[in-house]
Amino acid sequence: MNEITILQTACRLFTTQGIQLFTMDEIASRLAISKKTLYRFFTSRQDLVQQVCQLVAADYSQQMEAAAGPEADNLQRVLGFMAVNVAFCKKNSLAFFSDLQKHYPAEYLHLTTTLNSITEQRLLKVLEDGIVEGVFRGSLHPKLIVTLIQQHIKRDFEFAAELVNDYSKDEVFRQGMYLFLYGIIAPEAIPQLENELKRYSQANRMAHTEKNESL
Amino acid sequence: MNEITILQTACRLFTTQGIQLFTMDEIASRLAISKKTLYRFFTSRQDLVQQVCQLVAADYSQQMEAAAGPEADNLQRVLGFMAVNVAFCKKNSLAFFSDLQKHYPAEYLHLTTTLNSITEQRLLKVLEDGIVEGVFRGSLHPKLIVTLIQQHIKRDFEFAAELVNDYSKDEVFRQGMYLFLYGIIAPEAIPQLENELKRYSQANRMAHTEKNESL
DNA sequence: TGACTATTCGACATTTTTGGTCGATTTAAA
DNA sequence: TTTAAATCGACCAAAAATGTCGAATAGTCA
Repeated sequence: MNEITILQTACRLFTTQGIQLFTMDEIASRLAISKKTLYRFFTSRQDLVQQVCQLVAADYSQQMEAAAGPEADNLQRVLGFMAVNVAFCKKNSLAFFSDLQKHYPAEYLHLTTTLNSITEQRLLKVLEDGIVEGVFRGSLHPKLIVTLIQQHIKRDFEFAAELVNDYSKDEVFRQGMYLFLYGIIAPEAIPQLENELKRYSQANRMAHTEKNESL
Repeated sequence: MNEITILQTACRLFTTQGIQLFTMDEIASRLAISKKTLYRFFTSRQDLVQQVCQLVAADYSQQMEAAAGPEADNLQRVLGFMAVNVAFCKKNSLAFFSDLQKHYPAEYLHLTTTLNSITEQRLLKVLEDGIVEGVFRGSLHPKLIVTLIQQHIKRDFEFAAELVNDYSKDEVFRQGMYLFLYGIIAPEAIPQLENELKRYSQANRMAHTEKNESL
């Protein structure tokens, strides 16, 4: 048994279903190892939680970096960032963040500020450049807009769980994404946006088909 | 403070979010009462859980009875039963049943057998009558079919939580319902079924609109 | 008003759960 | 065969939850 496997398993369990649901015994049992072995790699439960948080942040950072590919233009980058956020919101459950906030407040604070700063530094730059370029509305206050969209994403994320009966999470987050994109786009660039969105939803359908075929 | 209010609140919390999530302190706090008061109406946590289960079963039974209205024909009844099950699956979270099974196995067994027997006695009768009437396929083995559809519903219910990213629960359960209805319908009665389904989805849209308006 | 009852509160005791430890045992290599 | 590393799961201690109790408050009737 190795550290990576344990960490990834714990990460998957925690992020998809919440932290408190899984005791150390439970995690060991799922990995078919003893607690002793588990504690050989992680000094405490808090240590495990911390490292899961680091992994989550690292994954997010990497996704965002990929979405900011150098060959992309500013519109594509913003769309890419939002797509990363949609994927992130779909992958992680609200229970993970609630449990973190309640039982590991320090780690919660650290993770959220890390995630926010990743988003902010990337999105702010691209917004500012895009405004100069004329693809986003000139009346935008980039710094404020970044703060607002972060709050909106957070709200949508919290609220999506309540909408799950009538809408898929994908639908909820995608609608939120559209709202933002159409909210910042310059009127002249709307055709360009719609073109990109078409490519985006095609790519999504493709990924979806592949996922089903791989089963 | 009265027993009914407490029971209904606990029922709502338990069925929508799971049992273990809510300690007695938490429940008391949500009702803005003390634990002492809570224990005046319920002798123990188990007592509370039991009564919640009874309420769930009673609600289900009542819904099923309403769906079997005397003016309805056999096709309408089956559709009504399935609609009740869709609503039931949407209303109750998987966490409720998982927690119940793990921490209150006796109550879990009792509730599930109760629910199953309610479904069975109603559905079996209507299937048999419908076969005689020619609205359902004559090759059906009613008793076996009832058992199978119960297993299918259970599976769909468990699996829906994993599909929630890409589909709404409504969509998942409705597709399951269609599968069953087209699976039992006699070929001659298909137009009749489609007619009923049209009415069903209209009623659903109506209910949905009302819900939104009431906000 | 004042005595008496019913109800509520929240601190506290008790039980259960869970995080974390340790000697015994197994596995694998030298 | 010996030795070292890894693993197990019973065990302990700390944390959390259930359930209890005397004090305080609100309400009622004489």
